[in-house]
Amino acid sequence: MTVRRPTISDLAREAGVSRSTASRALTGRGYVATPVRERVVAAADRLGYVPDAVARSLRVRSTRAIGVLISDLRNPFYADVATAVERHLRSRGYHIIVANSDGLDEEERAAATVFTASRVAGVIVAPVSPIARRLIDAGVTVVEIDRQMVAGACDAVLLENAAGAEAATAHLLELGHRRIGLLLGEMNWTTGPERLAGYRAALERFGVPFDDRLLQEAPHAPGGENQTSLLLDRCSDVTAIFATNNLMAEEALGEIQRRGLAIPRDLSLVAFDDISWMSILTPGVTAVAQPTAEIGRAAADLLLERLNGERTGDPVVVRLDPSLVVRGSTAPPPA
Amino acid sequence: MTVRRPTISDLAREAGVSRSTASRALTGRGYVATPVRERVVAAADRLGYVPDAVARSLRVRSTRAIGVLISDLRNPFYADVATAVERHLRSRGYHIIVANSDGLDEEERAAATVFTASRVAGVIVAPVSPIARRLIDAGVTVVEIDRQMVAGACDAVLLENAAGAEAATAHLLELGHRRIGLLLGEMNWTTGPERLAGYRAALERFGVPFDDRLLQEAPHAPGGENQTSLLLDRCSDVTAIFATNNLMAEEALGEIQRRGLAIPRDLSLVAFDDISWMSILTPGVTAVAQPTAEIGRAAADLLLERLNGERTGDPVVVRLDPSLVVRGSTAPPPA
DNA sequence: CTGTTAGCGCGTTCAA
DNA sequence: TTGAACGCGCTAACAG
Repeated sequence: MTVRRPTISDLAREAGVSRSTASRALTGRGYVATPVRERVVAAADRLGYVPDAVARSLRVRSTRAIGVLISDLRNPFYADVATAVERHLRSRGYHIIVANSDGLDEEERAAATVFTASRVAGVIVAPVSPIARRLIDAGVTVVEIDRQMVAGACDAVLLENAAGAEAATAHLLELGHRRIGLLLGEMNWTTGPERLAGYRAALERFGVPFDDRLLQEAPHAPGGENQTSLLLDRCSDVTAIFATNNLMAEEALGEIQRRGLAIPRDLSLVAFDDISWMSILTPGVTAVAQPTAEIGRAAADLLLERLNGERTGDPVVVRLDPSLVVRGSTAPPPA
Repeated sequence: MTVRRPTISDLAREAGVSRSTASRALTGRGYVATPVRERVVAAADRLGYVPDAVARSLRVRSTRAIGVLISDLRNPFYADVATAVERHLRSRGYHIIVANSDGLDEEERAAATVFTASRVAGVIVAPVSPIARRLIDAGVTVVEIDRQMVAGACDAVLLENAAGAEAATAHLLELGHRRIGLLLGEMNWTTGPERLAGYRAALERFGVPFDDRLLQEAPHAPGGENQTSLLLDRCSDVTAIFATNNLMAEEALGEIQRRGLAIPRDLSLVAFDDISWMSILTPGVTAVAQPTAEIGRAAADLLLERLNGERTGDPVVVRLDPSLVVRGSTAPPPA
């Protein structure tokens, strides 16, 4: 059951050298005669010796672990980003400790404590609170993704939310829509306003007045009513809906079906996040696609640059461009 | 930048006690006078002291980390399971190191090395190779989920695959289908045969002969052709398709649309895995729902029981029941 | 009940 | 080029 794993002492004995020589041979730091090195390496895989990362970390005072704190791992958008982060970090010799905050402040704090206790080298977080501040104060390098809660305090990878929302809205306006309902999500504390700004910018560009009755924000009371339903009840003249994330798009579709409305005949729909099911539906859902793999990669790169000291100084914000994928869910409004 | 984190020596000095007393006060092991304990605790959060998990692990010779090795984290089924695992383990004081194998043996081996080096307390794996064997040999406690590649060597949490497939097939047979195409996936090395067995069992129960031309297995050549297409080309009399995982269901839907076929009028469809989009589609997709949260919880429980020594001896296999969710994608075959 | 001592496994001085 | 000695931060024996 409890196997005693070989230590570097065992290895040294097996190779007939001292522990420090064995260490140098494997880490590649310091002088070691070539034949000696080969002898040590041979002994290592004969024994199946794997250096104890715990002891090594204690000695070196740093780990190869990166904390990844996600607000909703079940959401395909974040699952994609997290997967990209893992892949990229792994290729650079790091592993990730994943925590799901479920959008809760207290879970973020708990995760942050685990991260600092584990002495992670850095953290990548899709935050719902200014948790990065705590981490930074504890000496941890942080990169925020998707949302920015401590602007100016750490690097961040964000989407050009306004541009994406403007493109989506303009697309609807070009088709002739003038009454476009906007579904704003719950956790969109920074993305929400930006996407709203893009929506307004498009309206302005087309000379269409902004009507805040078309704006459906998340109900503050939890256990929430269906937002799409609230919107449609309030504004019966809506001809298109812009859902600012994939969860709201899902909800909107459900409500539209329940009401027996047809897309795009009765109502057009545009979504943020190009999730796989959006291309499966008939008609497909027109969507603002986020470059999830690039987001993950960029976040990992930003973090590693800091850790390696390749970049110091002021925080950097990388803004990635979304792209509008037009499908069948958008068409001219009913006459 | 580099903040020197307070150590237990700092804490001891601040509280005016020895290091070991401070340790006992925080860990709660061994005697400590109540007023002393309070003094230490007060000093701890005055200093923002967080015990160094690395040093602690080295001393205690065990960590609170669990390795979670998933074959495809982007697949909603696994994302759901992983999230459940994380939630459950976190509540018990563990954190998870996540690795995505992408279905590749070599990635599994790499992850296993990272896990053993990190001295994880245990591993939960959705395997594509007998990687559990290596881990067990290295003294790591392992639980296999979804698939079993080293049966008898470690605990496992599996689905009643045959029962699920039989229910789905029987549902189609009851509707009158007699020519039911079966799409078998790639990585279904253990789930595939079981699901096939369920399919055959249902046929037998209804007195319908088995025709292996209706069986479409994953093409061995990678870069593969569309399996649904191959099936439909080969058997033009197919009236229903049973896709044995959500990815194949997605592929099937795409092909069905490309061919201009209507569901369920021309073709019925049943899927394994009840992913969120299946209830969004019109018609909704009839699906065999897996209890993802229970799978994750059960795996975590099995692992923790072993780690805590609450259970020893022969490996246990937990078999969870799927449920058939009937939606609009299944109907009697065309006359 | 508390403090002193020892050592987990490793990498890194510093002499030889 | 190698080995001996030290200590990373912590907890478990053991005395007191």
